[in-house]
Amino acid sequence: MIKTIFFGTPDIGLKSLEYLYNSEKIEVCAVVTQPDKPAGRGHKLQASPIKKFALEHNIPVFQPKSIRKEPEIQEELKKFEPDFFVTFAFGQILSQEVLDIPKYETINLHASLLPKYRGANPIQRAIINGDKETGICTMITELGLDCGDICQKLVIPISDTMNCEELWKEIAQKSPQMIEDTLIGLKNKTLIPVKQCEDGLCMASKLTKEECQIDWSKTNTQIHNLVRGVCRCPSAYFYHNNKLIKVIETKPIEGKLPLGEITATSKEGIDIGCGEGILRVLKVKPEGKGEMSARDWYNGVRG
RNA sequence: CGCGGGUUGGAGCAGUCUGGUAGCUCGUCGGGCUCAUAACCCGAAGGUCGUUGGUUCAAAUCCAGCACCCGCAA
Repeated sequence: MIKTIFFGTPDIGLKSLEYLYNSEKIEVCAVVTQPDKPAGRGHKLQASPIKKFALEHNIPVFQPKSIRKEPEIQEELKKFEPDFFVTFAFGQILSQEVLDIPKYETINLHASLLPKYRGANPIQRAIINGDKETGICTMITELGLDCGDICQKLVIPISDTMNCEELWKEIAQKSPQMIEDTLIGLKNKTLIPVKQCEDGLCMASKLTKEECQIDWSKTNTQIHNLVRGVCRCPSAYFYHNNKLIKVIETKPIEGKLPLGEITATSKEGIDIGCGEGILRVLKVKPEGKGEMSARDWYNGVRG
């Protein structure tokens, strides 16, 4: 059995935790996740998905505000005598003291083809930039941001219609096996990590709300990529009569229409003129409302 | 006790402030026109206005409670 401690917070890592937990070769001794935070409407305190899973399966949970600054928790983790730490979207920066705890290494899973898109939002960035492929990597965690040696790499193609939700799901689903393989490979020394080449190095900066507002002077493809890249989290949007309208699904089509002007010329959706081409909006979510077809929404506003 | 919007025929909305005939854009069904259409014309069906109680001669509309949905912020 390989003794591991899992560091993670959002649900993208949930399948991986579950897989490792059920694996016969891996033992998950403990879980480290972000503290419960007031979230959602009404500011109710909420546990992370990772914490919920751990509680349901009686895995010890630690919730440091900052693991670097809490030697007490570091001491607790040492007591498990872990072979590896596994981090997957944990949300805190580790320190050398923490990295020194496990007998072998700390490994991290990053959702891009490193060294491309180191940093915060690699999945969304790949789609926003119109990439045809992205992937996942396991790597040795070092102090710098996603700069450690690569253990394993898997390429995932991105289709023209794929949105970040679908890609997110696929990544969540393909990660567990890779993490297990990496742990076993490292332990048996059959897997030798390789240094990241510096070619194509780039950072994935955090998504801001401003860049999610649709600028109709861009090309229809650029806007389409933005829409599917940030679909439902946090979603691309525009304003109509001072109301925020989130755009959920679009399709670029040929043609020419006045910039930003809405026309209803198809049953499929509403067409809006862009700097180049037309963007057919299929599905929207207006402020205060649920998701609906663009036609339905337009029927309401022009009525 | 974070701030705010919403619930009205099958869909999306207006009407609520200022109480008094159920409206708009669609969809559906029937008929017509057109080589044709995302078109146009004629007609029809379809609503206990979220729920409970209160005020009133009279409530979708005013007041109070409850349920459910959602946006912002974090």
